[in-house]
Amino acid sequence: MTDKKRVRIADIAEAAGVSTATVSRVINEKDGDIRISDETRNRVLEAIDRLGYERNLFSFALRAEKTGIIGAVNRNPSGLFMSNLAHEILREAHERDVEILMAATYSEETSAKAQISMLQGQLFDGFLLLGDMPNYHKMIEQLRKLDKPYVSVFGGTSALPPLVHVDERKGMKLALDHLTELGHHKIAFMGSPSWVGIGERLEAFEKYLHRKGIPLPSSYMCTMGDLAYAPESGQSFTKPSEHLLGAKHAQELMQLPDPPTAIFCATDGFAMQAIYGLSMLGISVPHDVSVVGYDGVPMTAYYNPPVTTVQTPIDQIAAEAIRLLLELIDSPDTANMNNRVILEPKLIVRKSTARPDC
Amino acid sequence: MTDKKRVRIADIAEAAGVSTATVSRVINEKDGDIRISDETRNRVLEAIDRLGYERNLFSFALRAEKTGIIGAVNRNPSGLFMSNLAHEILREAHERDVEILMAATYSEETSAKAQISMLQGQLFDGFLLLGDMPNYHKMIEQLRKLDKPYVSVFGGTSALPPLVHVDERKGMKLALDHLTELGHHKIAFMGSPSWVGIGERLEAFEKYLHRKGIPLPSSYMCTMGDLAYAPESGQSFTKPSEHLLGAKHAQELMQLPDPPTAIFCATDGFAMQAIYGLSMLGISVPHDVSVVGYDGVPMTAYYNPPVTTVQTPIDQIAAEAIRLLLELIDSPDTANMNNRVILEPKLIVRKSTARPDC
DNA sequence: CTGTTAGCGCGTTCAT
DNA sequence: ATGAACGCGCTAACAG
Repeated sequence: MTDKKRVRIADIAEAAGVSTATVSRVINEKDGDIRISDETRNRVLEAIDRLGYERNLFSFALRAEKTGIIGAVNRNPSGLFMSNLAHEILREAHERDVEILMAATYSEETSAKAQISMLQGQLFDGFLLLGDMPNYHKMIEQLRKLDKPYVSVFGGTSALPPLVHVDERKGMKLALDHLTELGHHKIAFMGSPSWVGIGERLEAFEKYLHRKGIPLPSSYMCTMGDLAYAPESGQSFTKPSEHLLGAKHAQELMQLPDPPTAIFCATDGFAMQAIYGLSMLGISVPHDVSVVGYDGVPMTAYYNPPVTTVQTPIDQIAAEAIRLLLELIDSPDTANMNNRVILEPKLIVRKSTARPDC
Repeated sequence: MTDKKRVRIADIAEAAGVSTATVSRVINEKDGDIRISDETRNRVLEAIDRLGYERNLFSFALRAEKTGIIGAVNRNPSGLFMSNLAHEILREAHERDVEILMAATYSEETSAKAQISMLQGQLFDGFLLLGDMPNYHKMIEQLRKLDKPYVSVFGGTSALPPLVHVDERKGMKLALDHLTELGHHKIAFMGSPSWVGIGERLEAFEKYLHRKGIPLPSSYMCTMGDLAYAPESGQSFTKPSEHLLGAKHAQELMQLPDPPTAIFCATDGFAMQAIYGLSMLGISVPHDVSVVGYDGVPMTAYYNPPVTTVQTPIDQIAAEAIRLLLELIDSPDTANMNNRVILEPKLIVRKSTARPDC
């Protein structure tokens, strides 16, 4: 019903005794523009405040050919990592005073065309593509066809630029240097290579061990095939066998005739599951076995024991992604469409790792 | 950039040799309107198809004072249940051909005003409020002030109408009748009353047992205080002690001097965690103890053993919620703002429950 | 520094 | 059954 009519720019103009154009200028004043006298501006601002003016998005968008909104889309926002990333994006957007809408697609089947439906295509000035998405490449194709700026964030190995990512190999080197310096030579791997980034971690893991001449029995490799999604959470798995897998695998690992002295978990969630599973069997971390996680999710700091992990700089990722996208939106001509921002992870040594002999 | 100009209604008009008004009529033709000759309509439709016309959302919204989009918002879309609900809402919306945008707020602190920011207030013709939300009541206040239609879906006991919910007491009766008919008299409760709906389940649980004269030792009550969110997932917990809590509590329960013969879990996730935790100790379900879950998440059907659970009819919830909201949007005068649609859960007996003596 | 004017693309009278 | 003309609220171009 909306019976109270909205306040328009014309109402403000009348109240302040100026023209609509002046009001518009006051509202849209950029940093450098000082073309309005302080006195007029104040009168206008006072009127805006007093009458409670709010800009009409549609008139604005119709005229300005932009909405001022950017869309952050992800397939399924579950999971420790994605959830944190989403938070960080929102926080950063708030800080930079950009409007952002966090939209989940949830769809495995829906076509890319529907996902960036006409609606959303017009709605957003640009897209942040978060994590892996079912129709990623088709979406990119659509976005390019529409000339819509986008930035892929943590989109895995097959992501197309412009993108923001972390140096997974560097992260793996950090983790494995730490373990080998501690004296570990029997290191197991746990993670599902089908998840974003994990494939790279697995590959780097194998290469590292090979290069160092450290043997890697296949029984040490807990790669879990095609899990559905939400890796870190131990949830949303489609098959029963995938439930609490981390705990189970850790237990099996330690019941091997020649068990590892360290377990590298491709995800913090798995690391915590593993520690939990081991504690049930009375196996102590790090005394009996070292465990290292990956991602640097806040919770690892408070876990028992606190988990040694490779921290992905999600705050930087969020900041860079937004910066890049704004650049693409604001100056599409000079901006580099092939930009690849690769950020450095860092190792956080806590209490879940120790020398193998102590 | 956007160098290719979008095709406008005027382009279609020209191509079809008609006026823009006619094109507009063809596009917006309501069911009852048969004011266009078939021949003209076909010419117009052909042109629309050929030129690939897509309506400009902003011109439309500016003129029609509506967008045709409804917003489904939730605080944190994690968790088996919310994730399923979101899917179901999207599916139903697709079926009814309504545009819907799934938006996550993620914010614990953000003000309600910001959450329904000016932007979103204009963007959506109506809101679906999914699950519990941090600033629920402030949001409702805002929405009412804006005269924005909304429907609360699964918003817990404090939700305001119009709302769609399930009959929690009925569900509890179903579960507990089943257990008592099987011959159980030692029944434990597991769940965090701070989550949506769980408070009601807890209350109904206690009342039921009291009415039947079944004793309820406090050691049987695993109520877990203020967990963060994402109950069913075993994830996103803020405190380490909350990780995999279901498994731990089930184990403790069975190590009591006088252990229960059945465990009611307020959530399927907990039920599965419990079964898992028990299996680690060699305690068999349902042989040694019965476990019943709640929500009827698909995965329970494939768990080992398949879990007896109370199924929340999320498909009906989604359908009713959308129906109700559309009613509110389309005929705000006749629609009942105090509508409370309460749906019936149903019991699904599977393999996790049995007689206590077998 | 400020006002006037002309559309952005569409739905909708009022004509015919 | 169809077309011409107007205006939704706003910003940009051009005056002054």
